[in-house]
Amino acid sequence: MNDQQLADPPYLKGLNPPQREAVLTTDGPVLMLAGAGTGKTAALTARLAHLLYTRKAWPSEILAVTFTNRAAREMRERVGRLVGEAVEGMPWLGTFHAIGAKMLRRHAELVGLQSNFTILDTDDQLRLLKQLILAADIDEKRFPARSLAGLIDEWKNKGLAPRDIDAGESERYANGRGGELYQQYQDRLKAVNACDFGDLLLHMLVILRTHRDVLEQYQQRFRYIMVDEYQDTNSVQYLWLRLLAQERRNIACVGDDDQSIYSWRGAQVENILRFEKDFPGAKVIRLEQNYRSTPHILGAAGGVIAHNSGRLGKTLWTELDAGEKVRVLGVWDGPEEARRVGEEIEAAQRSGTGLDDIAILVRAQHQTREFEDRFIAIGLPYRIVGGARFYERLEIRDAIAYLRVVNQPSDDLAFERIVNTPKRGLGDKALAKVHQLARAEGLPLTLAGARILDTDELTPQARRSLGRLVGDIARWRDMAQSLPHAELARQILDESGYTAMWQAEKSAEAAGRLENLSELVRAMEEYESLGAFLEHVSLVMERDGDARQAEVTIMTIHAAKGLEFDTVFLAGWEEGLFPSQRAIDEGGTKSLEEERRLAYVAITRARRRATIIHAANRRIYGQWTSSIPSRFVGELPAEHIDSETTMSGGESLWRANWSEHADPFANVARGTGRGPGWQRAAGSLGNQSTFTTTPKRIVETRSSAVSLGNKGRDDLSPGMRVFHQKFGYGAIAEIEGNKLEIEFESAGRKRVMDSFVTIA
DNA sequence: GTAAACCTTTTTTTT
DNA sequence: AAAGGTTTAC
Repeated sequence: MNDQQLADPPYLKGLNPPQREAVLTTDGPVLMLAGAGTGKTAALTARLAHLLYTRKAWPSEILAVTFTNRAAREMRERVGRLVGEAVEGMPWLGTFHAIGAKMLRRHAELVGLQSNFTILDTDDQLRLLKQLILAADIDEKRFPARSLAGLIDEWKNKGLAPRDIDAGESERYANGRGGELYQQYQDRLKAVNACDFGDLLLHMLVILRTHRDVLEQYQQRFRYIMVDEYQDTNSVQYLWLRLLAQERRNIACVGDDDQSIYSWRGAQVENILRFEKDFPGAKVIRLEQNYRSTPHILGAAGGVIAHNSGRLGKTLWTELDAGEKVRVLGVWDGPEEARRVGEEIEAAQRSGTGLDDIAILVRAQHQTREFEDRFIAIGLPYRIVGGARFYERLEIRDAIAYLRVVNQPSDDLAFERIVNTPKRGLGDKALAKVHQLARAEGLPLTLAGARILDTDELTPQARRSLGRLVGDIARWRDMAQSLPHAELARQILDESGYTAMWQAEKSAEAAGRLENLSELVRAMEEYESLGAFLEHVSLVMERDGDARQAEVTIMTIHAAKGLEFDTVFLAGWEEGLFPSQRAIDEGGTKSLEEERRLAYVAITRARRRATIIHAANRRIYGQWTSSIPSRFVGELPAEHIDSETTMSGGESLWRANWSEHADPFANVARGTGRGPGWQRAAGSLGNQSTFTTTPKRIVETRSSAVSLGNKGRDDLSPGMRVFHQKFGYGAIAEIEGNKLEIEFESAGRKRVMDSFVTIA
């Protein structure tokens, strides 16, 4: 490599001086304080390319940790563009959890696991904890499994193993039995050769701490360490990094204290604040030039975040033109919010904005529903990121449980899940017998199941049934040796009767489930082994979307971190929703400041246009509640915003709604919340003219909350043939207000809300 | 052992 | 409103 090439390698092109410095300062500790949109990923990527390009390290000698799978994927792609093939050989680029899993599989035996251990998801975790709680004779009503799970997770995030739990900590669950339950939980996990998410990090930390040779091996291997989103690392992750970086001290961390939004997961902003103490002589580089957003957007975001205290403080600036002000829009209720956003998206689309450049960001997952309903009605393509994920669906988890049982014989949780799915007449009674034997002999359930066949413990019918299942499992394990795993999965689903179970159910829902199952099998083909596939399922948990048509993205603000869009709608900025009620009630200033950072992250996702929306009425737990605009709305600097309201009475009507007692509709019995607009939409799917010719929005809006009562739609009458998403086709037998009694052709007689059917 | 009816709880955010 | 759990009826 000659000096000429070094002076101006391709990856430095377009980088500003601080970015360049970050790229070229390869040795020694580096802390990059990078505000939103300041080209941090570009710098990080270039730095990686630089290390490879200058041969300072082989691809396998760089540890690059990102916070999400998406960020890892993006970095891999971008580095690939800069250095080509070399990126293929980067085994240590990934999330903490993915890297933890990879390491742990190599050293599993050091913590009493086998290398093919199963990674449990939250659901398995909860089921296991419930069993333990029951066995410990603790009242699950008073001490829910969920809170124990949360506690254990918190401990693991802090790097605390069961033996590290003192009486004080233990006191936090079931009158001091927390530690004991934690220990039992870990013992059970070991027995079924499994670990949970927290273990991927905690087990590895224990190994690094107690096995010098292993630690040294990794200290040697990782010549360079890079960490993205450092402000979101928790204690275990921090301890991990400190151990691994101790020797060579070539660690570069990138973060922004203003974007720390994961303290509920144990993240400690302090990590970023004390970096210079941990690594004396660290070079601190600030990236402050923003390339993403217009001055108005930055000004609005900056105005909000300025209300927080104890910030490191950055001054973002940009060379872009002023652009549009941030719009603040007040609407009557949730449905109107969705309607307005839909209309504006259609308008933006007409003026040339691509749907891929538009996002709707919400505080909580449940808010996505309102938009989903609306967009289905108007036929607007959308994608919900994060929501009910593919791999979390019932049928997918069942199918995976079958695979797990085959892949890992001691996976008791998977066995329990499938033992009576489909129904085999193996209920609690029979399972209890198997459990009893398993516990007595210290066997996994599948083996105990095989053993119990030789006894008279079970009824003849149960014995026959269990015998078949146990035989099937053994046979599938044999087949696994020779058959490609996708084909194996197909056969298992068939032979187990699982596919047949859904085929027998004639609902529209069942058809979708079958479709999902075949998609699962298809997806499996891309993985080299069953094990690799299962690992992917537990860690990545995202549907790798095949590139589809352009779609609007709907997601939570958390999920949007690190992303950017041309046009962004920020929905539901109301007290109690954002900031969340919990943050207001429980967490004090700290929680509110985190919510405010969330607001900051939300606004800074926008490149050119941001619209903040707050609704005066919203249905919470099925109850209509009125609410006031978020305090964050009030914190937006006036010079950067334009306000607008669709309330006919303007300010005064707003005030009326703000005061609890002045709301004239506070106690009105309310129905489904779907106004005439929705009905029209349902009756004329895809007919856009219906919407462009709607009368005054205000009129429509108000009626949606006022005329709610129990008045049904007027386009239905008894005897009509209708279609229902879940129950299929049927004839209306009776109408009572907005409720219908329908004789369905396959599902029988059901009572449904009229808003859920369309005229067939 | 299963299915249907009834009751309760739930909503933060994710690897 | 919807999902989950529990009780009750077959």
